[in-house]
Amino acid sequence: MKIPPVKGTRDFYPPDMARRNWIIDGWKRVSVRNGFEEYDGPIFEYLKMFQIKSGDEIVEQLFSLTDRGGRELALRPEITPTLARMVNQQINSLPRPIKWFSVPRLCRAERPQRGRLREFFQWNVDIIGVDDVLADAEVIFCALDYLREVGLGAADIVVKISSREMLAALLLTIGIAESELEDLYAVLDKRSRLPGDTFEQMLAEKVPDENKRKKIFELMAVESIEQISDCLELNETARESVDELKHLFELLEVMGVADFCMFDISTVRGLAYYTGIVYEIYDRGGELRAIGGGGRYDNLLKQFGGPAIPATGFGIGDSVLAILLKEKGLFDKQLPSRKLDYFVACVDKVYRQAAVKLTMKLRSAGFAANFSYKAAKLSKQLKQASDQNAGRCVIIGSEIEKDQLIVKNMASGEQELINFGKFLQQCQIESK
RNA sequence: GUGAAAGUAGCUCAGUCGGUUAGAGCACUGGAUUGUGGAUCCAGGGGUCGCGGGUUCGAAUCCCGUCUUUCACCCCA
Repeated sequence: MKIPPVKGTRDFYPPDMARRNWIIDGWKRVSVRNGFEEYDGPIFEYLKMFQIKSGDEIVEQLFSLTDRGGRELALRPEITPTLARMVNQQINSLPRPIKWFSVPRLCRAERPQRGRLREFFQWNVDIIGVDDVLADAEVIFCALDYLREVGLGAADIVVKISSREMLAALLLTIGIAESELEDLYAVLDKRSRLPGDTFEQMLAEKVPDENKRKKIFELMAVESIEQISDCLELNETARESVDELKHLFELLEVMGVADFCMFDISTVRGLAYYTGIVYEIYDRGGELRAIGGGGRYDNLLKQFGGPAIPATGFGIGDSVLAILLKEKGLFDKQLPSRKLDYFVACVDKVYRQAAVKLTMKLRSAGFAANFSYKAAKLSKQLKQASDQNAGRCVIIGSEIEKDQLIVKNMASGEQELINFGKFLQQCQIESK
């Protein structure tokens, strides 16, 4: 009986695994050089933990289970709550600022589509304990540092940046009630994805007052931060958050990533917990869903029972990123292909034990080495050596009686007859 | 969760007004080459045509259901 893989999951055959590792290793390397430390938590948590922040409708979108002790658990759909929990637990002993990253495996019970799976990896980078917008700039830089390193330029991707705090202040100025903000965000967030008249219709349902609606339209048509003050009179909160955004763009300029970034007032993010700067990373072609996104969430730790500590961070998933890298032709050519240092072949079965013995010696010295399981023809064994991407092939034949063997460079095809003891000596030296 | 399209070998696909034993290329295995790989040529293995049911003398082909994938919604933590 054949059992298929579960809907929305992926099998990672060795070539897929090489790609996955290449992506994840890059995430980790860039995190570390940007001064972040790695953490991780359990793959399941109390269901309750995910409800605190997002409400009951979220329960339908996560995989939940009841354990034998009757505990209501859920497979983690994100790691930010775990981060908040972990930080709160040791909040008094952690030196600040806290700069942490993680590459969790996450599960969401969504309907799978291109770039959206039920199980995936997500790179999360967060700074906790810094309210300066410099921290927001730094995490955005970190994301771009990676994307730029794998070959995605400002012509390929864009970071659309806005501020929720600013948008809230502006909408309140227009006369929208505070209680209506969340609903309205959801509509505004869709603006760029919907045809104009559909958007107008949806907006009309939320904002029946025509004057207010007109103001919102004007506001959403704004293309630069400067234009905002032409459109509306700014109160103090609005002015502060406008200044903060301007400052953010100055910092991104200083960091050398300004050409990747643009102001986009309709970027809101779906999550309720964002409090200030928010951003999403897209492919410039606009073909794919968001590669990642993030923002400031200054109230979250408090909601999880800790003190009020500011925080900011982003997440980038592996599936959309992989699609984009593949489309841009940036994927396979960057994968490391060489796998084996040595393949040990023998020309006759009488030398097989010698081949096995030498292979083990090479392995113990730290080399990746294989031998043939069959006393096949030498041509077959050399083919195996090529198939396994061996750098060199050691050939054991009748020369071994004179304490000699052949070492063949698989790339150049050159080979030399070498004294066995000398070869071993060379390997010991190389392995240091 | 709603609506739509697709599913034939490991991969990319051909084959359908219903008609013998379902094909190709690539990949894989073996041989040509008894001590030298990547090329070439030859041969071989591999399919209950996604799965289940129905119509029919006869189904990969038509009908229904189901699963999976993809697209549009929903959602996007």
